[in-house]
Amino acid sequence: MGLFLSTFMNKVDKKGRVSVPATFRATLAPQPFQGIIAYRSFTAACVEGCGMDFMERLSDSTQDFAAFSPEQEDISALIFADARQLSWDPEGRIVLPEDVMAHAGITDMCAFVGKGQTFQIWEPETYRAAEAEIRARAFKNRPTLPLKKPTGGDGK
Amino acid sequence: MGLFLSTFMNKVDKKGRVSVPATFRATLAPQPFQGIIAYRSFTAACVEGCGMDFMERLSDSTQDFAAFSPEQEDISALIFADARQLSWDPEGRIVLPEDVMAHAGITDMCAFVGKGQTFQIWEPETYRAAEAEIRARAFKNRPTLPLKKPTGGDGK
DNA sequence: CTCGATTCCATTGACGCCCATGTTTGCCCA
DNA sequence: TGGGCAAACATGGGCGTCAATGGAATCGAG
Repeated sequence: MGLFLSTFMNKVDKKGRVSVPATFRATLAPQPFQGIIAYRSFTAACVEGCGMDFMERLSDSTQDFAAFSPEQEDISALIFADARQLSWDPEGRIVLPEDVMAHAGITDMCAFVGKGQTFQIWEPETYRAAEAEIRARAFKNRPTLPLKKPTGGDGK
Repeated sequence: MGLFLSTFMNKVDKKGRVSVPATFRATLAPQPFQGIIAYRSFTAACVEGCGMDFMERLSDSTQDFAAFSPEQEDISALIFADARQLSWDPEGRIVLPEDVMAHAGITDMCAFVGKGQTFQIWEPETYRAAEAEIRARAFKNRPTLPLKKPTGGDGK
């Protein structure tokens, strides 16, 4: 499955349009909905982005009572309520809604930050600060990453 | 599965291009993405390199809520955000981004250092120093490697 | 008819592709 | 066993294509 990797800085024009990075579009290409799903993060000053498949997985998970606590149900409900479907134009640009830009403090530039299965959209300077903080903390604690074994069906 | 072994010194031309060692390319050949994933190490002045399969393993592992602590989530998020997909050209060369070269202090030469499942890219002189230090420490401590039994049904 | 939103077209600049060259390695044959 | 030939790899440079961006044109709703 395709992943969202790396960070891209793109310009927001005066119409509110911004190009979705070509590699992000490529990972979303197999999906029926040609665009992104965006909702305001409740933990950070940024916008969460993902594909429709992720929303469906979230929906499926909600059915799983054992795995989802009441708090998690609340959260997923908030996500569904706030999620917008932003389809891109023929050039691969989306239009960021007013309140979304306001929530992230985005004005004329924004950063698309890959998070693996999902991504985030930040105001560049805000992201720089947030990243520096995490990086400093990570450098101090030096956690190790427990990796799963490779999934059997490797190559083609 | 293929491993990254040995160390190779290659030249970086004025366009920032450098040949990925042929044996490394051979190791990655079975994968769909024809290139490497590179991200800046947070513990050393070097660049970490791996294949897309390694990123997918990381992504899979992240889904495992029980196994991942918040610190580990931070780390993996940083890796995803910093990871660059560097596909190689028909001659097997990649282009090293500016900030990546800066982080490792690379100018006109770089060393590809095999690490088994992954590899690293260093500025040659920096690596020489780091290696000498590790070698000295290993000589002093005389660590032993506990080996697993061969996994029975592996080979394709 | 006017305003807003979406699509179309043009520009620029980075990136990927092609070809050429030197050098090393491995192979074949005398 | 030595020489020479050929394939593979590392390297340089030029050119075409695509992505990002800006602005104009077109479509639709109020």
